[in-house]
Amino acid sequence: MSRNLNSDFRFHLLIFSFFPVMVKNFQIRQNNGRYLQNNKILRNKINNMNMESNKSPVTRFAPSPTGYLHIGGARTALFNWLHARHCKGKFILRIEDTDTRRSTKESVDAIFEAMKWLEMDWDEGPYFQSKRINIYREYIRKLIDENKAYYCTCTSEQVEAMRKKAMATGGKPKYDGTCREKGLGPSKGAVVRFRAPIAGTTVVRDEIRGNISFDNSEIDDFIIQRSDGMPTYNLAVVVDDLTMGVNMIIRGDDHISNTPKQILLYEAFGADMPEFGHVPMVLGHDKARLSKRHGAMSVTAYREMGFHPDALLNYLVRLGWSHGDQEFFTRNDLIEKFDISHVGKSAGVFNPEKLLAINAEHIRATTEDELAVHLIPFLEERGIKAEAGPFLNSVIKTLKPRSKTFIEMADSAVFYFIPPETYEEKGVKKFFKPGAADLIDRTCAGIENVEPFDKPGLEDVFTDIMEKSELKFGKVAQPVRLALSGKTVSPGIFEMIEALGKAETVARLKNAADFIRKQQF
RNA sequence: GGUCCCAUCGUCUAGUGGCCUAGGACGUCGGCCUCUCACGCCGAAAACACGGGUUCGAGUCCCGUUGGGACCA
Repeated sequence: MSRNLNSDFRFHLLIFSFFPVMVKNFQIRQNNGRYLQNNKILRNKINNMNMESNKSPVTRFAPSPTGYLHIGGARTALFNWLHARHCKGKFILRIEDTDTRRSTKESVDAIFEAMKWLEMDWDEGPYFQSKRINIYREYIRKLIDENKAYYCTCTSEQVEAMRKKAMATGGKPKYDGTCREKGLGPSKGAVVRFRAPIAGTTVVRDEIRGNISFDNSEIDDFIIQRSDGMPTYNLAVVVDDLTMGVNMIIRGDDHISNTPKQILLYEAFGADMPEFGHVPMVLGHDKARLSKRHGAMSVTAYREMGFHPDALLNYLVRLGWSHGDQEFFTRNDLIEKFDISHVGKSAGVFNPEKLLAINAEHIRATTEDELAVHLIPFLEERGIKAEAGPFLNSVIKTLKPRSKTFIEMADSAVFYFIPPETYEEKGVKKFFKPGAADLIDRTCAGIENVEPFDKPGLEDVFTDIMEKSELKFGKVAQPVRLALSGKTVSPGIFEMIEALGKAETVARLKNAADFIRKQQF
């Protein structure tokens, strides 16, 4: 997979700032001397200064390839991507495939495909954890050598027993440190545990939530290398992020409780601490965490349902982030305006109806040329080989305000390409009455003589017929609508006739008149 | 069970101590426009979870309660 999916969106440049690094010595005190740690404005200001003055952010999206890229994952990716693009930093893609039993190549491909469709391009990677095992070993080795980690031969049964015992006596269910001071060497079936501090607190500095502190007594000597020699999740992410220079970790808030362990590892490695931003989860309609049973969850399913990728992005970003009252954002708007300090803290319910509304809005705001690109595959599914060009554009123009998805648009477009062979039954009853044939004939004759073939000219034809027949517009228009589209619902008469063109309009009207005459007797 | 997180209309949200009689959007309901359906426009119902503090003043800050969620097993 090539590095950049779409160079259009890579107009960002690296900016080297020349601001002196005064932030570190920036004393913030209230008059009474208390630190203003909870003052959001100042905090953001300082963060912005940090961002501008010493480092451009490096973010990453690190999915596990155990299934399709789902909505929640896409949103996490989006926040990371936007943060990097907004700050002119770097966005890395990493595939966390150390769980070899559950990881599949199909899933990896599905992730790439979804990212590509959403046009979230990455600057580095994709990296695969499965190819980095030696790096993890090296880092684990380092910890052991420095006595910051140790081998442990306790079996999982023994550990389970410890937990039960601790719970029974009201203690914390954690590893009791049996092997902590044994100085064991490597052996078959041994795991490696991190020597966690016994006292003190570990504070997670979170860009979204402020400081979150954990009592170190809650953290046990967690495993960093399994008995099969594979690194655990916490070890692998930390090693990856620090070796890849990731300095801004944006991920779901389900990772908060793992974070203190990771911070301890950063400290043990003597590495620079990244910044964290834990974004709230996406919930289903029942307010439970989003899962398969909530319906279509994979990103590509939304492509198949006829959504515009920008609309999905727009919807997803608004689920948790805001920019005042603005609801509609183009891709460039998002890059320009995204600001992590306006990401909210509370989980949001995924609402398909609102997504639909946003999609309709994006369709209305998109040019015909671009809509054509999206629409063509859906027309093909309906057996229509449409080519981009003036005809398709004029078809799309009539359908734009009345389509919420490309599926709807394609369905409504079919009649433009395939003349009606039958007419909607209830319409026939209502509009194809005796006399309608003559009316259609007259309309047809009028249309044949329209020059130039445009809306004012067509209006004149209808006005003329209305006057001579003393019929209201609707009485003339409805039979014509049915004749041209085969349906009782369609775009406006004039726009439809213009899109169809004179010859096709005339042919369809003649067919309809024949049909009416035949069915009368 | 323990730890942690969260809390404004049904849903997404605005809200950075006074601009709040709480604003916008989706959805719902009513109306206008009108050649059908849409689009568009106008209007309505609809929320600060509860209880204490701090403050001249609290949706906003603090504490507690309740409710929801996540993680660890």
